[in-house]
Amino acid sequence: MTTRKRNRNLDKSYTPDNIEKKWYDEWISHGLFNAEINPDAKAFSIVIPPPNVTGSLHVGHAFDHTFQDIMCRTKRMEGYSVLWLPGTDHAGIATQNVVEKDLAKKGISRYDLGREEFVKKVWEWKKIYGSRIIEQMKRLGNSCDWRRERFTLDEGLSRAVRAVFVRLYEKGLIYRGKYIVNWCPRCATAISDLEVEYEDQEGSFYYVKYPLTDAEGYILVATTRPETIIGDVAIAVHPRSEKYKHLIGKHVRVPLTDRVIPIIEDNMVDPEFGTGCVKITPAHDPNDFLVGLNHNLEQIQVIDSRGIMNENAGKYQGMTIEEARKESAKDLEGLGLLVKTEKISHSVGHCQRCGTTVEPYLSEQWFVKTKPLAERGVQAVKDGRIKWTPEQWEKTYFNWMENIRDWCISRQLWWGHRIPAWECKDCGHITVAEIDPTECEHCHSHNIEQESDVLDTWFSSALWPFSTMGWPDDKPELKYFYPTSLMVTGFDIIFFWVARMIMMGLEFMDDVPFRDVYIHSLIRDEHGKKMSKTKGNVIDPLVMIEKYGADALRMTLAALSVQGRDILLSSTRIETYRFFMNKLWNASRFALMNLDDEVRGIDADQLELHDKFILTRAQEMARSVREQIDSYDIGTAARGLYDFVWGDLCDWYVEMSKSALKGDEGEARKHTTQGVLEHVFRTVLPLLHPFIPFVTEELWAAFGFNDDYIMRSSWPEPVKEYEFDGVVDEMKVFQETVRTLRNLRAEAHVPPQKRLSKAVIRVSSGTKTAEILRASLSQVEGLCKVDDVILEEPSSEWGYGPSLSSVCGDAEVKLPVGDVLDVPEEIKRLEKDITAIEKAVASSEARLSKADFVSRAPAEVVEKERGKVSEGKAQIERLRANLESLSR
RNA sequence: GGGCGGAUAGUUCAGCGGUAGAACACCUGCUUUACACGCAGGGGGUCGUAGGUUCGAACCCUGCUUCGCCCA
Repeated sequence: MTTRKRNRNLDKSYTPDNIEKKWYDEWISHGLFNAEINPDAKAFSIVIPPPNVTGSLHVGHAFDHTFQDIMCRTKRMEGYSVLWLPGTDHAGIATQNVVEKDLAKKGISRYDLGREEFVKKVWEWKKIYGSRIIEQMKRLGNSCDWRRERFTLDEGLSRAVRAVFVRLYEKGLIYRGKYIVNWCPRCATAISDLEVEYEDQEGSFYYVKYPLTDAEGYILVATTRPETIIGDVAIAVHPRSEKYKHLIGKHVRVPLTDRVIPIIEDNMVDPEFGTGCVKITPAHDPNDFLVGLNHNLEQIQVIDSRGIMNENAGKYQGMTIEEARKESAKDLEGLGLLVKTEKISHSVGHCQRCGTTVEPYLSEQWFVKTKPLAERGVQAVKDGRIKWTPEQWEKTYFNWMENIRDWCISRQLWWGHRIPAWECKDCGHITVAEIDPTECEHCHSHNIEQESDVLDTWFSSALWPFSTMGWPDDKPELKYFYPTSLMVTGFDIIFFWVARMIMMGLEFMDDVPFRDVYIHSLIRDEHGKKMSKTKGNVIDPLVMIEKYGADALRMTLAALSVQGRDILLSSTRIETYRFFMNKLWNASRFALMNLDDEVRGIDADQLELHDKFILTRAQEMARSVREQIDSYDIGTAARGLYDFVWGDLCDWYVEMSKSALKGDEGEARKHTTQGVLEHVFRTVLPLLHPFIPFVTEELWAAFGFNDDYIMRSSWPEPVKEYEFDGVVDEMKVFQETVRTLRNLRAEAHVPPQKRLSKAVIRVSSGTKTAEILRASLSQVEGLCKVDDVILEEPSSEWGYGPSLSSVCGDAEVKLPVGDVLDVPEEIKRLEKDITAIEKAVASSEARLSKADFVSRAPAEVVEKERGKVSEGKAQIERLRANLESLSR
């Protein structure tokens, strides 16, 4: 016997506020989140997908983090040495934009400050606001090792970025060149293919005549961008085009200019599209750019980096693209060269950050040659070294990796990792080095200048799984925790993060960055709409935590999560789980009010059906929840726990334990019931802890299970002696009987609190049902508020007068109500029951009458069907007899 | 144009070969000393559509309709 200190003074309802802060502080001060290298334990590690440092926690993060926290807390309880490494991402464009906007309020531009001063300002800003999201993560209960928090611009991570850049450059996998890139005129920087979002827009097709100079007539070209006509350098037709073949080699005059350009042939042209020929503007269209290279054409830029027509644009110089488009169309019309315009819908790219229309822009940029890296990345998944859940995302990954294009990594920004390349002003040689050089490596001139561009943010986040653990230094963390165990993120980030992390991990660690990838769905509002500030349908997790508590939010997100489907969230849904916290709280309160400080064991001889039932179910939960979490099915796990606590435990066991706990069943029963109750809570609280860490920690302490934290407890192992075969089914018989009797009460309009004197259950004494009910008659009496439930043979003479009756399996439940019985009403009810059962019996008989069914279906299925028929027939017989007695 | 996913109760979703479940909402009745953040009971679905496979299909296959996402 052991003695425990119980806290019996729990509030009548659960309030999360103080409890959450109290335990989080304790966990931190006792270092419970700290990851230690422990050679005796297996490692489990997750690096957090680093949120944007300028951001605040949105519900998508909350979901992502809840998932990771559930995994980490479970693994800790399973005895792993767990590292959950947190941190943030410097988010180049986004952060720079935020600070620029801030400065603009004071009328200052970044150019007023200069690069160095501006970057200083961004750092200051980061110091003030960058910790906000970290604080929010703590409110959610994230069990990250905060000592290891990293930022992509930290010194160590910056060193990793340089090392990677230099090595890739030396390997020829990074190159610089003048290419067409996606350019955001507002952000004034190049962006990668992934940062462009396409959207169908209304536009116009302008049909323009290009007069032939060496023959009569003209060629008709259709374009959506007349403002680029002045940059045209050729007209291209398909080599086998019947319509234009004869014009190949001829020349046309470019409208609005004096320039004469050739008509060339190229396979790229689709003879079916538009007029069957296209104008070639290599400086302003990615396809034209390639055609231009193949044909050695001039590249005439007419639009500058801010989206303004430049000095090559003649009279249009200084106009915006939009203005120039209108103006040139007008001029073409004036010249009689515009044949017609046609409304069309076409796909237009927009900057993911600011929504501005993206311009194809010819400029000097840095690129990563991704093919060789991607090949290894594909192989790693094909080999099974990385496993995706749900598996279907593999396809998306393969599809992208197999068609990957070179990655433009230079950004014309100031906030970020400045590219470690120095151009020699004397010989033009580029020196790329990890440590700032003082001279050109080729001519040793000191007249060198560092590249002004910075790297794409995602370049540094691609290194996150190893740069955060000290790479390129040879750190013990890397040996112990790399490859990480799991990457958890949304599908929108597969290419940005997951794919690039895999490529970089394989290249620099020669191993995958994570063994498992779990891709979760997106959270939408209750109508399935994407949450956005402009729509005003954003659910702020912090507001939800204030209102309902972090546990309720976490449990909601966990329970709603289903693989491969979006999650629709609303505050009423969170409310449901907030109520669950209260239910758990009160069930615990009930238990605490009924548990002595002295704990005696469970006496197996004293166990009744409901005890065996709840013990068995508790062991099942310990097993199933673990399996579900291990297979990343946290939704099923959370829902199972909810049903167990609310249904099995509260609705049934707690109610059924009351008489024993009151002492009505004797001392031995009381002690065993206490033992069972304690065991169940001792089992289920740890199972719930990864989902709802705060309230379970509070309750664990209240029960006084030990002097340690539940966070540090072990995952409950199912106990063999507490698993009983068949009790769950037996319990079902009992439960159905209780429901039937309760239903009769309701039919008879008996108020719930009113005790009835008598109820009768007629069932043959040799049956299993009779055995079960005999053993639990007093429980039926208690749950149905009947003083005396009589068990008798169906054949015995009926001696209790007018009564309501209903069938339930092979039993008949009868409620004597005396002369108040509403006979016509009861006849109606019985007839309705009979019809329903007859229908079921008929359908079963129909199936059994088919020879194929009897011969081909499994024997147990046929047997079950036969059982239904015989039971149904018996039930009908009983109901008919009742009908008859009423009619008499 | 290519690919992926969804269509099941009023709503949101589970179920994924033996003819349907939950939560919320709705209706009825309840201050039953753990809980009104609660209890008991109830109504409500030809599982998008047309075929096919099967003894048997919400579940597997095919077409169609429709909604959403990704890629080009």
